[in-house]
Amino acid sequence: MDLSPTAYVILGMVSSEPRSGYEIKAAVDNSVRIFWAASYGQIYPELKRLSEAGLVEGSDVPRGERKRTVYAITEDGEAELVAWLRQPPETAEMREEGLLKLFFSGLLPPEEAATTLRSMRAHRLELVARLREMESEASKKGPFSLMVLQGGIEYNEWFADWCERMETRLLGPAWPPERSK
Amino acid sequence: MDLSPTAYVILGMVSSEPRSGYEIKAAVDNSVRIFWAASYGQIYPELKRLSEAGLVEGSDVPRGERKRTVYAITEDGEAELVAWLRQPPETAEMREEGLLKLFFSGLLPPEEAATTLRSMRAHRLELVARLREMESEASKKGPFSLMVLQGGIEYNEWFADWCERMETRLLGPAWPPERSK
DNA sequence: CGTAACATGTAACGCGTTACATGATTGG
DNA sequence: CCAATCATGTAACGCGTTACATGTTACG
Repeated sequence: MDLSPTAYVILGMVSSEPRSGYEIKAAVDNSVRIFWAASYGQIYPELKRLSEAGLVEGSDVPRGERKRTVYAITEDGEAELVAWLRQPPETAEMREEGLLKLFFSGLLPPEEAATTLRSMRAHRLELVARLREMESEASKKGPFSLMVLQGGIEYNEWFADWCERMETRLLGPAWPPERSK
Repeated sequence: MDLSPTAYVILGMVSSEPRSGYEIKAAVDNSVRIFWAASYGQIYPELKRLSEAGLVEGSDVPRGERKRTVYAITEDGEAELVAWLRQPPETAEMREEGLLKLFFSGLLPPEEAATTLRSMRAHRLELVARLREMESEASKKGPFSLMVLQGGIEYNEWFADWCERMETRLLGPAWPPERSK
């Protein structure tokens, strides 16, 4: 059975406790979103598919008058999830418009290329701040949750630092460097 | 005028010298691909659109009997490209299946979670090796080309190192850590 | 002589986002 | 009472990949 990666996110999110579509989205948003996002447009249809495939099971658990369906993982679902966890990861991609701009920045004076680096740095620092706020929450959820979050923090700090170093280089007297044959 | 980011990649790639669709693809593949890919399925139709919009201009430059159209950037195209370069970058995303697996690795014994980290590390190290081979080429193309490539190398090295550290932590005696209330 | 590289394109498909629609409940 | 949050869904759209189709040329 071949599921989309997003299906596994959902499976993972309901593996610890039953959750509604809405709650799955919220859980994704404050944990894995930095390296794997999911929108309602994916979650609800996927939940239906997973339910038909018998990997999750929905039950009506209204809160007051407001109807609400929470999904729990089934045994088949957990087997599927664990099998996926054991496979070596495949997808690993990145889209960084800032680096793209930097790459073509020979068309601009160095000060303007430096502006791009400053934007990138500011963006990364904001992210770090937001992630730091989530740290205590994550530590309650378990060691892997915290590990991954701290990885995200470290990564963004590294990136911010790199931007700073490149900016310094760009504005220093040795720029642009001579190209040696 | 609002173009897709990929349109700007193309514009950037023909800004220094006229190139065919095939050459654009090749240029992307050995420079920005690590953080921004492009396939023929995008390049050729986009080239047609850019041509109709007057941002690039194609001319037939056959090599022998083999027909070949190279595209050069126009003044409008360059203005458009430079205007884009001056805007702060927007898109910055990442999809890391490995981190996703790690996040859910509470369902596995620590040794198996460590396997995921080892795969991730191996993948990053391979990438570093491939990027290092491109270094001398990139230095000929200009300082920004080299800067961005070295950034990619440093990033992947950081990532590989992080994986190693996390693996050590995972296999150490202090795992799983107690969660303090 | 065969295969890798050069060269151009398109159609189908998959995945994901955005925007929209609808309505209940909670808290200030 | 109003806004935010809870809750569920869908339709349209955009972007990008994969696979296919076709043919040439250089090189070993």
